[in-house]
Amino acid sequence: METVGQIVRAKRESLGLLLRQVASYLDIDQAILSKIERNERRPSRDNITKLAEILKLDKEDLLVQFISERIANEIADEECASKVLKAAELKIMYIKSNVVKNDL
Amino acid sequence: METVGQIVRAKRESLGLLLRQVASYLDIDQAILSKIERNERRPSRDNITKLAEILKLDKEDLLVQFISERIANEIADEECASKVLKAAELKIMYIKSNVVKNDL
DNA sequence: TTATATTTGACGTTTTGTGTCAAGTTAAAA
DNA sequence: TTTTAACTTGACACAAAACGTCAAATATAA
Repeated sequence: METVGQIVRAKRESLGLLLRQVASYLDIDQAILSKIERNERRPSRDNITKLAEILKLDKEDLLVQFISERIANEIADEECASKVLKAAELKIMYIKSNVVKNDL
Repeated sequence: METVGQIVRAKRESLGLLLRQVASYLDIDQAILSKIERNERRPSRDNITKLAEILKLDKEDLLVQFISERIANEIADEECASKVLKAAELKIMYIKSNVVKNDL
């Protein structure tokens, strides 16, 4: 299973771009990008957006990868991880239905 | 849909316990407990454990409520929240299967 | 060897999480 | 209505985590 870091590195290399070039586009130090690609640092939301742009990746896909990776790491070591996901799904449905109501 | 705070407050009152008493058991100031019950503050992991003990609530249930509440709040405003949950589930299965392998 | 690309670690700043304390509010009993 | 007990609120403190810079170390390749 590919991490965001692995996806980014693979695509960057396949496009023949250097860390320096991509990092400059993201407006961060190349050290950070190096760490992001090796999963030592988490990208920011803005990093994700810009990475999708410059690497011609689908922005939503990359975002989903990114957020789900974060959540998975947060709860993977919980006994009750799968119960948590189911409960979270219900809560989200509940929250969204309220937003709609309140928007009327 | 009941929040952890609401669950705690309801159970504490039904047991006739004061903020002061429960807070002392948790080893925190009653101001924090007051805020936890009104969702102004998140309980720590230790708070959850002790709350389950003193309020005679099921510890795992309360923990699931707590973690799923956090996750739901994190991603409820994302367009792609449901994609994120599905992806997270896959990643968690993958992580857990690796843990097993590495434990052999 | 020289040059270029990447990695690493020491460091500093900002944000977040967890808590205290004391003053303010509310509501019921005296 | 005054007093008292329970709860709420906001200012503050502190430690841990997140986020970034920079320069030196290490690869990699001409």
